[in-house]
Amino acid sequence: MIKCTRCSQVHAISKSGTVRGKQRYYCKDCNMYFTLPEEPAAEIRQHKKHMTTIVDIAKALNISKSTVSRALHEHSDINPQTKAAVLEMAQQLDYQPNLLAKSLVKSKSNTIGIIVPEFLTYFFPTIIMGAQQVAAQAGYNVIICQSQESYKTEVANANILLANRVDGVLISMTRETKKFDHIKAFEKHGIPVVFFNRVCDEMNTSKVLVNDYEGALKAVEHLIKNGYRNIAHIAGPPSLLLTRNRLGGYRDALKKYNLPFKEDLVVHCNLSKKDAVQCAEQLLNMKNRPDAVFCVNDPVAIQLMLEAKKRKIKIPSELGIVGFSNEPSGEVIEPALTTVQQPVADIGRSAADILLTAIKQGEDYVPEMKSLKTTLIVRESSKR
Amino acid sequence: MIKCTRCSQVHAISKSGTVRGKQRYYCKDCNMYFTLPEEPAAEIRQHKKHMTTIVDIAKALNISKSTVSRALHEHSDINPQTKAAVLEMAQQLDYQPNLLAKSLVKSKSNTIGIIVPEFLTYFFPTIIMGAQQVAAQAGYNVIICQSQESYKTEVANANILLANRVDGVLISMTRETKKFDHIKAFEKHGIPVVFFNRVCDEMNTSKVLVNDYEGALKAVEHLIKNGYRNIAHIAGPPSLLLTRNRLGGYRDALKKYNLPFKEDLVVHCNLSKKDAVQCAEQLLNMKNRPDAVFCVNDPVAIQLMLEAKKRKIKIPSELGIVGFSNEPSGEVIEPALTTVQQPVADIGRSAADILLTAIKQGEDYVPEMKSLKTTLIVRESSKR
DNA sequence: CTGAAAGCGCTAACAA
DNA sequence: TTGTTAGCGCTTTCAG
Repeated sequence: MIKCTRCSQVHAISKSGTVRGKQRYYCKDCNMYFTLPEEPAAEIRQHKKHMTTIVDIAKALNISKSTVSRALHEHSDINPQTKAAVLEMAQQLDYQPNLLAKSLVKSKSNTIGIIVPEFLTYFFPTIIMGAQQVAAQAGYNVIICQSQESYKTEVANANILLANRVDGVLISMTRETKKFDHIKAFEKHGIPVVFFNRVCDEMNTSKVLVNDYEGALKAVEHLIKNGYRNIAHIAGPPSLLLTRNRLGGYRDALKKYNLPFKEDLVVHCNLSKKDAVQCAEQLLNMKNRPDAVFCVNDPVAIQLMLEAKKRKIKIPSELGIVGFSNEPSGEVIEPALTTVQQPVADIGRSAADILLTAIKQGEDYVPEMKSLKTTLIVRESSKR
Repeated sequence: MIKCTRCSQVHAISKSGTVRGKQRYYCKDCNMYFTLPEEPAAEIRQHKKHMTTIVDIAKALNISKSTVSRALHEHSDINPQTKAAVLEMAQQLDYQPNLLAKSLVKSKSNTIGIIVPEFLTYFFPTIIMGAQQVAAQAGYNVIICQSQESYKTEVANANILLANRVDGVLISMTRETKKFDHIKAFEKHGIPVVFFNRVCDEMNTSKVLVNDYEGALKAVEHLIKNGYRNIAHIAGPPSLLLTRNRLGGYRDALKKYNLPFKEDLVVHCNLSKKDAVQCAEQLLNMKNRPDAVFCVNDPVAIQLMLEAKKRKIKIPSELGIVGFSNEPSGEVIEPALTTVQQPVADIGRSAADILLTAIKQGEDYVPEMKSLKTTLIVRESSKR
């Protein structure tokens, strides 16, 4: 029963060709050609959105959904014929398992969360990449959160991960994190946590870091061997373990060569660019200006170098500089930056490896601490 | 009633000290010491892991779970007293909503997926960061996938996102992607897709890119105005739209100033470091060596510069270089690299904005194309 | 204003 | 080997 779209009558309608594949009609009363409105399409649309479920497959094959479920996995108790039929029908109907449902029933999301302070230097993305590779290989997704170096955001991130029922968490803390309840919450619910890079002393969880102490020791030793004697250190924020370790390496290198440790040659930097410039200025303005600086990381070292260049201080002859972490910029700057290389992607891979083991082993897992080796890369900025 | 773990008798058991904090027993019959198996611990474990649900809250308050659900949201039909009580109890029991369950019932995961070719230059992480900020603000999580420039991986990524029922997808394709069924699959299920940077011509979806043509035009024009006349172009892979657009800008700039377009001054680079070096060599080895090169991006430009330095070619006097994308390294290299800046974070933000609108509007959404402006940053590498 | 009940898509005993 | 059933935690009609 076709109604005219204008007069709603049915008596004066006749077919009149097709337009864009659709039947066209003609109403003699209104003298109007029309095609049917799109309402049916709405259903098609819904249909369009519908993703096939195991029930769809079951119905199509006239079997139960459990059988379908079994066929879709490597379950032994399944007739190979049935299995083949299911697999084919799944293909035909373009079946995509609903991982949300699966996660719900299994209480396992196959997702791990990563919280990093930021995203812009090459450091954290590389770690994430490493972690992601390992995770993907094991069938895990990764949800990434940035705390933006804000404690509050970090707490929010943790809640999001919790609400998403991640199976495990990789985290590098903000420089201002001093309370850890939000992280302990994971443990409380049996969700393993692995710290990397910026770890938490007071928690008994797995940790992955590089041998900051040794790296710093080697770096400063290198400077000493190159004849520098008045060596300063731009350190990181005191709250971070890596700061203390690198500082320790610096101090012990001096001690090893019987050089005095001078308080005023150590300045702490919060790692922001602005603060890095300030620290650089502070050191370069000293009456007894240091003849070399070991920097907590490359971005800081680069700021220092730029600042020194501005003042026409010759590098490396008047000022030796060593950084930490081997960022790409350090390679192209002139003079090229001597730096302590960390196996960045390895940090991510190791952390993810440990986390996956922790997830697998559940309660039986014993936290471990992994310390990765650093390598001194000697370039121009420290040779004299 | 303690049973021996071997003979299951109870009559011959006596306590016998403790081991690792647990009571130890002795069975005279078996002459065996034992501690109780771990079963009770299993319960404790479950208890530990158990996350409180709305049912827990309902039971504690002796109301129905529907009421709890209503109280937890801004539902009008709810007694403020009840609501307060629920909220307090939720707090007390440390309730964390299970987003998996919610997603399942709402058929909405509040998650968007991002597929990027790689993760290492500062470019994609920055975009992701921008997108993530926008998404987070709207309550969306982000699942990130790397295709590693591999078509096969990209397809796998797409399936993962589909299986995770993401509400929308942001994608920048691999340089080898030529079929798009895996992306069309999203559309088929009503999941909006927004391309960015490396977009797909043949799909009618939203796209965010920068004005590559104009950026390239300005770059080459700048070189011409600085007196360079034999200007080459290291282009990207022909499959990418951005390659064609930047090439178009290059060509039209030449035309505008009546300079000849010479085929052999255009070399295509697949964007890998190795290939970049090769392209650089090819150009620098020409008998009629170009006096300037416009490069498809900064990493390529930097490889070219390093290669030129090796040969003691003076930059910018003997060779002008302009890059594209303003990577950090370009700022510190000497001479500093002239480049076309793209509003990278904006790309991510815009793409996410568009995607969220598309998600919100559903069927009514009309795909749009956004082209962001580029800025020429003039530094030392192109001034003569 | 509140409760009961159905159902999102899936897995996993338990029967048959 | 397969089907039946219950339930993961939540939202959402539909009745009170």
